[in-house]
Parts: sequence; C-alpha cells; structure tokens
Amino acid sequence: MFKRASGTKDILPQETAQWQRLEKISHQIFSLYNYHEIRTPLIEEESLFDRSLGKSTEIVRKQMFLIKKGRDSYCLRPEGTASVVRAYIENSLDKKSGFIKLYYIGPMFRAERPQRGRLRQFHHIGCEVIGSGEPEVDIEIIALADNLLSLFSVKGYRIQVNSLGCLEDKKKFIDLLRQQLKPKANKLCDDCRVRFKDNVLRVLDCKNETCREIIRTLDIQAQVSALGTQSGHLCLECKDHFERVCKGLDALRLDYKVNPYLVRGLDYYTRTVFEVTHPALGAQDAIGAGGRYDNLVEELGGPDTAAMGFAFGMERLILALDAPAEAQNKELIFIVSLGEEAKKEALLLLSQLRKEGLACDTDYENKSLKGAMRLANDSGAKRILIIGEDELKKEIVTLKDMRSGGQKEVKRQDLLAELKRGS
RNA sequence: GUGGGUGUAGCUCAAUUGGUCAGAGCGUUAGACUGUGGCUCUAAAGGUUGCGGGAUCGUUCCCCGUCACCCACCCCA
Repeated sequence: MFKRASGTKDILPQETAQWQRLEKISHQIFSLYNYHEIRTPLIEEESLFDRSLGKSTEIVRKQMFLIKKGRDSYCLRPEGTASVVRAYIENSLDKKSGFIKLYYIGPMFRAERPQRGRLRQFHHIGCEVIGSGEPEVDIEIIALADNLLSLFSVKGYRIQVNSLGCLEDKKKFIDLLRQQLKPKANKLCDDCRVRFKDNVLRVLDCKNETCREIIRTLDIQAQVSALGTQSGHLCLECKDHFERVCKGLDALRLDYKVNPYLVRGLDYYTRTVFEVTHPALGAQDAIGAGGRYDNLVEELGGPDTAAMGFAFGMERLILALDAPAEAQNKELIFIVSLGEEAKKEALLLLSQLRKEGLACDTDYENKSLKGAMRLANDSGAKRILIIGEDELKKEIVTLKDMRSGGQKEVKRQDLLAELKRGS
C-alpha cells in the first residue's frame, strides 16, 4: 500500500469545511481592508531564500526541499514573503503604484521532523504591505491579524510585540549582546553556544533555565524600555516609531504585550515584530507571526522600500479552534424515485433544479425506498422529493420535510416556486 | 536534526506472566418494515496485530532494524 510522504496530510471532506470557512473569512476580511490576492509559484530559485531568510537560518541550511533540473536549482518555497517581494520587484509593481497591500493563501514546505502542528507541507495565510514605513501600517497589520483571529473564532490567543530596531540598531544590539554574553558564554547551553556565533538574538528566547538566568542579568533594558524612560539600543527614530505603534494599538484597545525578548528567526526582520501564540498547541505554540522588513526589497534588487507582513499557519489555527465546522449541505434537496419511469423523471428534475441553482442529489443505486430514505437522511438534506407511479399519474411530486417529518403533494408546475420559497 | 514514547478491524480501545479463541463499542451493510429516514432489535461483512528480520517448540506480547505518528528539544507559522 502506498503511503503519503512523511509530514504531509490528506485533508478529508470533513475537514475541508473548516478550511473553506477560514479561507472565505480571509478573502472577505482582506478585501475589506483593501488587500489584493497574489498567487506566486510554489517553486522558486533556491538562492532567493539565502538572500532573504539568511544563510545561517535553520530553514535555509537544512529544511529546504531542493529540486535540481539540469544546472538550475529550485526549491519548494519555505515561506511566502520572499516570493511576494520577488514578484513585486519582478513585475514592477513599485512603478505602478508605489504602495500595495497583498495577501496570499497556500502551501509552504520545510523538511522538519514532523510533529503535531509542524508539517512538512503546511499552509500559510499571510499578507504583505509594501511601500510604507509608517507606524500606521504596523498598527493596521497587527489589528488585522487580531480581527481575523476573532472572526475565525480562535479564543485565548496572545499577541506579543517588540521592536528590533533598524538595521544599524540591530547590528549594534547584536554587538552589545555578544559583548555582554562573551564572559558568560561557557555557561550557556550547547544550543546557545552555537547561537552565540550564528544568531545571538536567538539566545534571548532560549527556554533553558540557566540561559534565562544569564539573560536576566544582562543590561539590555534598552529593549525593555523602548516605551519608557531609558534610552536603549533603539535610535531615536526607531524608538519613536515603536512608541507610535504601541499608542496606536492602545487606541484600538488591542490586547497585546510588549516582550523585549521577542526576536524572530528570520534575518529580514527589522523594527516591529510580533507573534501570536495559543496555549492549545503545546511547544509549537505560534499560530502566527510577522514584522517589518524595511531592507528586504532593496536586498532582493528592488528600490529602497519599507514593508511589513505576517502569516498564520492554517493547520495551527485549526488546532487552536475547538469546534469543528459543520459540513452538511443544509440546502440540499434529495430526490427519491421508485421504478423505471419515475427514475427518468427524477433525472430530468435533478437537471432542471440544478440549472435553477438548487443543490440536489439522488440515489444512484436503485435502492428500496427505505434505503434511499436512509441515504437521504445521511446526506443531511432538509427536503426530499419522492416520485413514484402515483405521483407520475397525478403529475405531482411528494415533498417531505425531514425536520418535521411532514409531507405534502405539490403539482409539477408549482414545484420550482415551492422549492425556491422554502430554501 | 537530537532524545524518548506509541503502532491491534474504517474509528476509539481490550487481550491474564510469551501457549485455542484476536475481542468490544461506534461505524458500515442487510433484515425486522417490499411507498417512507432518525429510535429499537437481529444478523453479517470487516485483521498478514505498521513493515522486515531474529530468538523460541510456539509470540500481538521478547530482541534488532525500518517506517509512520506523538511528546520534549531544535526550528518556526
């Protein structure tokens, strides 16, 4: 027997109802905020991600699915932002309007060790606002994420926000962190010793207790007080930017927390970063995250353009949801026929009703009336049409309401109107 | 990628210390009810006990390998 590839999932009919619900809400809300959908290819040049995510990231080093074709080297996209920015530049969207709000829904691929909430093929729903560095954009994006979550009916999530500062701030901060950490480096956990070299910022959100203890002793209150009194590693502009973001979020009464230790793993992030977590997910608790990437467009060969975005993990969203979506087609009309002649009539009716936009189905197996009724019941249909010899003779059909159990005879010429009235 | 756990019918789970039953509930199908679903009752179908090796007179149970999933780490959405 064939098996699906490790870390992939078949999304079965009973689950697709939930997927479709989330997708529908997303299309509606993004449209409400005037975002436009973009669909980029699933495969990209491998090097696109070295440049955007960063060569030292785990994703680029170990988790890309590579596709070699002759001399070309492609990969399955591990995330959406780099592709969108590539498309933005390649299609000269910057020259058309200069400012654009985009969103996307689709599969991403990373060769991680699978776990609940961590698949090798998973789905992102995300957005990117390209062309403005104003804090109003940050505010809108975080509020949009919050808005989406509440419309999805996700409950109990937490939003954490931080600012990494601009590229220079980030560099300075990294240097500062290295400096302060250096004397204590040998006390760090094995992972953090590697991080110390490759990606010091990651030390800040290590879960190891001794590491956390060391971090607490560091003089990085800079970040902590980005909102407050002390001057930190943030330059004046970045500090002002972050303050305005926070004030804007406050004004919208958004429930969030500033977490000075929040860093994101991808190199391209600058200034505002945020993360949404949910307690139902265990260790993989981030259901969504995002941030500014003011240097990425230029880094990928475009003009100097500020931008920001975020993405949710669809599978994780669904894990965070407690109620399954209803799958049944409530408007379905089920047609039951008895005998050859009635069958012909039923097929005709089926076709007519469908042309009129009424969802309907029938029993294809020539089951007994009882069998067909069972099938009708299982289909979730609210109304049943029964056609047998009696009905044919009288040029009527029997219309049964499955809820009440009651039924009545309806003349053929009145049927359509009757059905439309009821639906 | 690292460490650990689990793997029995479509689903959720049983099977005394390796030795006659590989079982139950739900679901499925059929019948009780040949023009009426849900409820009830009855019956049937359904398993190479993840896969491959090994040890044993014999294994679902022990050992090794492998695959998948789960948990933590790592990473990240």
